[in-house]
Amino acid sequence: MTQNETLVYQLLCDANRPLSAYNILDALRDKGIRAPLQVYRALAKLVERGAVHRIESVNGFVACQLHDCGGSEVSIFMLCTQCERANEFTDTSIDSRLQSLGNDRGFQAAHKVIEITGLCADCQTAQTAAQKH
Amino acid sequence: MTQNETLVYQLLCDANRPLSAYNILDALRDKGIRAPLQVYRALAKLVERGAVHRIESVNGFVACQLHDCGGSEVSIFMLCTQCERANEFTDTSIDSRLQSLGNDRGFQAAHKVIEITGLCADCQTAQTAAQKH
DNA sequence: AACAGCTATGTTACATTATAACATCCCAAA
DNA sequence: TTTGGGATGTTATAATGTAACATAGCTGTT
Repeated sequence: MTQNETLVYQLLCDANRPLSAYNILDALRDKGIRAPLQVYRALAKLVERGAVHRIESVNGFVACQLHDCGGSEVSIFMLCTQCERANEFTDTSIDSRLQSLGNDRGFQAAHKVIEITGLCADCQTAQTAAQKH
Repeated sequence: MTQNETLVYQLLCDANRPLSAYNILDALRDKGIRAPLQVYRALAKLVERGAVHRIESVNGFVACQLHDCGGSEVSIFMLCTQCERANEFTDTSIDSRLQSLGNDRGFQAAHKVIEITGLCADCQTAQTAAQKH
């Protein structure tokens, strides 16, 4: 990993939630990162290698929480709008069903995005607790 | 439907592929649409009502191809990177599997995104045909 | 060592996507 | 008729993402 990639990857690992490219830029200014492209280039490499995932729903990036997704499974993200945490899963049943949906139509899939937005369990209880007051 | 919503919706129906807000803006300048907000506001209403879907992977918007998605199913989009067409499907099996993934973790889902990017059947054959020359 | 080629880097400028803030208009209900 | 809410319009600006070009550094070959 190059210098810039390491900086970006470490930051994402520590964050445990998706960060935007400009979040990253701001956080790393004093480490020598000065321009958006430095961030975007590092992210491109990290994403290509499966160490980082792009979260389309929030235009953000998050460190892979699994086995550094060399695996060919599709990642499923649950994104809490409250605490902003992103949890990553895989599911073979969804995987294979998507696969056959594509096959049926002769569609050659290159990339799959599955993102679920909502409230995580913690934030739901926090919210209902708050409502009692 | 208001004037602006009608303009935007008609355009999207004719386009049969996702358009960006600025594509729409440009296409409707001579119909009295002059500013991004006019487009974004119309889109917000159309999306809210299920007549239009936002495609996260391409930052675009496409007219619903089903029953004007009042239904609670999740839409699955197959997006061809070549011809840019977006095809919309639903699948009860994926639906219910996603549902239970959420339930298992107490996650309260508000919105679900499933987008598959790749090459549609037509564009694959076009491509392999071109390679022979 | 000198060279060639490749990758990483840095920098400026710019393109694209999205929203804030504020003023106005229009129509339906009291 | 007035008044309150939604739709509209306008300007400015924020947030996200790339193009184009110059430089530096490393590696293998001669």
